[in-house]
Amino acid sequence: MRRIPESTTLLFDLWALANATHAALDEALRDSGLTADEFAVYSVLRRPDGRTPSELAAAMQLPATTVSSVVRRLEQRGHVERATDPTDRRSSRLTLTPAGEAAHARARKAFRPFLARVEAGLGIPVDRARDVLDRIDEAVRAAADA
Amino acid sequence: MRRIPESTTLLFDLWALANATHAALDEALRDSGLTADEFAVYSVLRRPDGRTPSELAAAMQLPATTVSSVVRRLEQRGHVERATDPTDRRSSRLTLTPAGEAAHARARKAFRPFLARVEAGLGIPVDRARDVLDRIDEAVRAAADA
DNA sequence: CCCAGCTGCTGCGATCTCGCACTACCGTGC
DNA sequence: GCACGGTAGTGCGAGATCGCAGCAGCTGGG
Repeated sequence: MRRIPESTTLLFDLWALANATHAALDEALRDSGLTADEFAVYSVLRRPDGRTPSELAAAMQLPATTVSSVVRRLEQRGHVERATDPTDRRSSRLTLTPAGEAAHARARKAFRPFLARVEAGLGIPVDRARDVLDRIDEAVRAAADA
Repeated sequence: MRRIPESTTLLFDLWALANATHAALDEALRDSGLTADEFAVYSVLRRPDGRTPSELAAAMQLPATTVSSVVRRLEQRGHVERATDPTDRRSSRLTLTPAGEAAHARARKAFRPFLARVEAGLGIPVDRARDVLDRIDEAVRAAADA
């Protein structure tokens, strides 16, 4: 059984695919000590100046509450640091600690060959795939706003 | 902010898109009394002869344990019924009750206009989008097996 | 400059997820 | 026809999710 045969609509195809991808990512990262979710967080926070919790939530497309608890976990782990945002005292800027950087580097190393295999197996240019995801994203967003 | 600007890879684009889609689906179904996950389950079980728990798990791309607890929930709700599988006594066949059918019909009604808006907003044929999702699915599966 | 309403964030808690370990059953090899 | 490795399903429990409500701190209208 290759394809998801039961699905009625594009959207649930997408949803099932995401579940499968999530599991595959977790598996690929297994030895690195990070889950797929965490890897995503680290990737976002790695950028210059870090991010605020709400920026992080927007990037991950997850509720702020969820992100908040994830961040707490990563702080306890010593991988994320929190500096008060000079321009808004309600908020704060999150950045990776050196330990967090190291963990992300390790995970990237485990992740790279997996990603390469996926891209090689695609059979179409990555950008084309990304473009389609983009369009779906846009369409979903527009439909949700209506 | 339309696009997910932080993402490093196709796979995490996909992952974030799935989160957004999930939230949008839940929102679209809000008044129907079903969540997106549940709607997917009902859609699968609606087919003739129902499905076994493991077939359901395969369709949803979720661990069997998770599916098991979801099914228990839906049974308690009186929407799903369990008949012992005549050919394998370890297993069982799950089907929708009339109440479950009714709930699904209600949800479909709430869902249809949303789906229509998404498909209209796509800007490309649905089949083309589905095809790309297919290819990603295949590539991820192949990469995970390696 | 102040207050009304808004936004960023988090504590709490009900609910859900899913790995582990286990049972019941199947199928193959002998 | 029996042992035995494999598969279907689930109970349990640690941990994760995320809606609600609440608290700072921001911001704009008067």
